[in-house]
Amino acid sequence: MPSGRMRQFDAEVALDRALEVFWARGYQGATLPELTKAMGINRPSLYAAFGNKEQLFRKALDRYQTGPMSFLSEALKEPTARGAVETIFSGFIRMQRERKKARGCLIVSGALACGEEAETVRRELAQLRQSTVAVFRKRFERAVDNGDLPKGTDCATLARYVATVLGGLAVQAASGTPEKELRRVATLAMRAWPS
Amino acid sequence: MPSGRMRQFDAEVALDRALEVFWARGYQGATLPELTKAMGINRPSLYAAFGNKEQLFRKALDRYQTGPMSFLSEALKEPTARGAVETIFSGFIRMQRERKKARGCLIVSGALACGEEAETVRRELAQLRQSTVAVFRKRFERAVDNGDLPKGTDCATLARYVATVLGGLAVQAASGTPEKELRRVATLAMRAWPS
DNA sequence: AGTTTTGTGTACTGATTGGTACAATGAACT
DNA sequence: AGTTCATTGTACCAATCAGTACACAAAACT
Repeated sequence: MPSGRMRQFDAEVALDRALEVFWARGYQGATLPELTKAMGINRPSLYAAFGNKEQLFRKALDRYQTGPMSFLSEALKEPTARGAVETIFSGFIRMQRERKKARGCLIVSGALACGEEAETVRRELAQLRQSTVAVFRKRFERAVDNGDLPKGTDCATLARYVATVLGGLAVQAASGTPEKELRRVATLAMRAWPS
Repeated sequence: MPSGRMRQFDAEVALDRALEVFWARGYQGATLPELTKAMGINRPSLYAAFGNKEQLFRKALDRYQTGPMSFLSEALKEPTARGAVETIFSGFIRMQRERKKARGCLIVSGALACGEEAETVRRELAQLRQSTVAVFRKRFERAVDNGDLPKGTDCATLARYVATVLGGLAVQAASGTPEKELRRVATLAMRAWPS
């Protein structure tokens, strides 16, 4: 349909490469030379296809959520709240396995503390983390209604706790903690689960 | 004793200001103009007194550990391991109260993901986080010897779990989660404690 | 074949980065 | 008073940052 020269690269593959760079370097730490080199394209192609650095980051973030992090929304469909959380923890830990450099979580380490230039990205990621807590809470409230969780369960705090452990696992993974230890921590963390 | 013009500023006060900037911005996100403005000095004074940006960060990190984070080594002196961990959690949460912009933990958000230039700092902080886990583990092993913790307690995993919750609390605090919710999470996290 | 339209590659822009040269300042010493 | 010497402020440095102008290349149209 469109006339003119066609794109010489696969935009989705290039986006995956960009995601890998942002994941390892964070938003601010990822430079355009490193991005374009990893993506196998040059700068004008990047700007033509993705807008600018911030828009590229947002697209990589979307791809992160629908790709590597897709286990999360899947896990929430588990029949029990406890099973959902166990699947979330194990899914996150399993996600670390195949990665070599980009360990941790993009939503946590993408822009936790950064310069003024990246403030909007930082706020966006913080809000995303908060909205994840809200998603957990709703799932747990549904579980209370179903009798899956005890009546009187503090769903807000439980959701916040799960998000806290998840964030802590992200920090641990970024610190080089081996997968086996992460699994043990996740198991121990489940001991706080309401009975 | 030394002749020549004396320093026109208090180096400790200036270091506290620098710490505040690194805390809020991270190592890479803190720029020299922002640092010098906050410290109330100009660039050559900074370099004369502290070396360079990386050395300034290390000195700020030392001050962070002996200042705002001093509650940690104090808490480890608590008679029981459980009391120590409870004091660590509440101490960390209380530390967030007085801060407005620099929320979270410098050791977590100082350089979680960053550019090549900050790689040495990132590795240093990662190692510091790991050594904190080792400190916890030793404290718990001592508690097992004392009969304070049950025999057969997996001290390594328990230590890793405490560090994970602490890191998660740092992420939550950096995301703007209010103090009251952090306290509830810490209380819930203690339900995983071995009985 | 020739025109149009889009992507590509090189080379550039202004702004900002961390780091310094150098002259002026001022306190302690003889 | 005059000498000494570390600190101070201004102005600068090379390198790097994100972003772009422009000529060239190639695919779809008449």
